[in-house]
Amino acid sequence: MPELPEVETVCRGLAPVMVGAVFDRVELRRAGLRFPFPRDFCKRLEERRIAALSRRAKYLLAVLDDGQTLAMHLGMTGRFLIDGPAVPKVGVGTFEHAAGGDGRHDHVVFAMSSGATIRYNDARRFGYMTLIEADGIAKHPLFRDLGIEPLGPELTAGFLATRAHGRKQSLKAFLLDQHMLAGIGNIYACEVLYRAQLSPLKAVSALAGADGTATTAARRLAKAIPAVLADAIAAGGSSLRDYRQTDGSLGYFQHSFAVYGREGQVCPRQGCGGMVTRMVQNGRSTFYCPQCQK
DNA sequence: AAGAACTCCTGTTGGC
DNA sequence: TGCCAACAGGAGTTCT
Repeated sequence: MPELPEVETVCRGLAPVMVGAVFDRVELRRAGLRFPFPRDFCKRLEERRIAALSRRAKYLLAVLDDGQTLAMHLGMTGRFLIDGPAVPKVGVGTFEHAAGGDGRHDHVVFAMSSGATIRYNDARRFGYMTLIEADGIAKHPLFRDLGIEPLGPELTAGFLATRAHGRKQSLKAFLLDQHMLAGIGNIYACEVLYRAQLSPLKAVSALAGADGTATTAARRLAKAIPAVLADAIAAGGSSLRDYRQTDGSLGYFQHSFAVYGREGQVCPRQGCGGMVTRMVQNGRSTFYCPQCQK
């Protein structure tokens, strides 16, 4: 489901038809998604030009020419479909006419001056969109308490050790806490722990020594997190079941998970010979190899 | 106050 | 073949 790498891929896919373009017309097909749309949502967007499109955690951020920011979250099943002529080829995938779907879950439609029509489709409606006034992001409730970017320079073994201090939760729960690191979801939490050869059940206290300094485990984790995410972005983002790239085509990473969704299969680590196991942690599936993840 | 449980939603899947 | 419960999980809210 869309986690940081998928959102990054969507961002790159939307940029060619959104950046520099004007919202000619915005249509809402329902009053809200997970949350109600802000008052005058369409009116505040129409005739505004998109100055920049970026990603923060799992959010897409479109900065408008009047300083407002359109923040979009894909939730579980959110996706953007691009219709229209002259959609350029960008990055991975071929951006073709996306006539897919019966339109039943198309909740928001952007008609752009670039000639593209962008539909936001979200069957489960866990996604949301909101408008934030100029310079309002830092203190906005959705962004105020977000953790650091896992691909940024702030992610170090020392950071992990510091944030682990005084906590009792498992490594899996720690990775999923958006107040620590922002952007990792259930799938990549599993993959990161596998790469780092750390058990999802291990307590976060293992990241810091008695003197509070980073341990070997913290260094392995700090290395595995950006490595796994960067690999996924390079592969064009993962796609499971209902997830599609912005062009409507499937992503490429869905078969390259080492442990996620591989219950009962042999651990892919050379010479391990263990079996991938599924368990439930905090109500979510965790896949790991008990043999090599300690 | 940390951390776990609950909740929203609907398409898909598996068991009988 | 059909029916239905279980499952998927991001993240805010509520509970312990």
